[in-house]
Amino acid sequence: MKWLEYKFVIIDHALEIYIGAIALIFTALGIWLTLKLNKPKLQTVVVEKEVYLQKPAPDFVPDENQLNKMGISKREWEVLSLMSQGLSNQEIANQLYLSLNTVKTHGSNLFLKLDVKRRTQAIEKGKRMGLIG
Amino acid sequence: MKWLEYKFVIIDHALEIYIGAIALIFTALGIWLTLKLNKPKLQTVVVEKEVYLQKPAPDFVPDENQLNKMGISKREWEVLSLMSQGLSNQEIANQLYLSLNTVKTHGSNLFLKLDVKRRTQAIEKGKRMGLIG
DNA sequence: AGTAAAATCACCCAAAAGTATGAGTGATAA
DNA sequence: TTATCACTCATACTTTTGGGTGATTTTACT
Repeated sequence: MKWLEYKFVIIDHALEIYIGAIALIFTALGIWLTLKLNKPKLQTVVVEKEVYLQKPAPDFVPDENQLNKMGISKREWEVLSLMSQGLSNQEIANQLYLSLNTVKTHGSNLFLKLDVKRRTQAIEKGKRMGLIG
Repeated sequence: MKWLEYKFVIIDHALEIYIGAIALIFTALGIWLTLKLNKPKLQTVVVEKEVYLQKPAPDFVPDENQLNKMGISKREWEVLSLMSQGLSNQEIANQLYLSLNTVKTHGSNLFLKLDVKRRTQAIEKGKRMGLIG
């Protein structure tokens, strides 16, 4: 007669069960409400990304003496400078509003004056001579 | 005798009020629970941190941490180093007793790891990161 | 005004650099 | 033993760079 006992339990505690059910239901309601209405919280996770900067030499001025001594013109210096920043000839042309051919010409003349064969050498030498930063 | 009426109201609707109170309480519980337990959504905010590097010491040693972080191998570093000295791929090959093709391979892999397109960019970035002197 | 240097650009050609793909070896870690 | 990785090298192809030459235009200076 287990089922009978069970029935009695239910009856005996009908109110408590009822209340419990209500509690459950409204707890759920609260949860649902909160989830629905509460704007998703943002947690900011700071991820430090290292940005490699040039040594504070923002106000770099080329060594005028050296430039004159080498007979390097303004345009040639500009090209050298952009070369040292890793730009291609085409990119330099775009930046200075020149044709690719003109940049090449400046480049060639530059290499002659610096007595180097390649742009990488020009960069290296230019830095050592204080022509570029 | 307002207070009496009020009392009657309370008594008359005691159960309903009781249930209502329970509903309120547990709704609040649900809200509280949810606020407590609901994990905040994640938002990653990338903050760029400026990292100033000092001028490479005369007795330059590559930054092992950086090399490891970038996954740059010994050979790749050697190639980068010689590139920065203005050597051509062929000259690098001769110097390291490698074939031109091998140097090119190292170069390409290096560019991938440094996320650059040209040797001049690799040199520039390598210097700023303290990989080369 | 005349001249020289600088700047611009073009065309052609060659060399160097870079990309893509595959592949073999040796050392080392799972 | 298998898997991974650095290293080596090759072939084929594309792009970039550099050399040589010549030309026109600007700019600066006597």
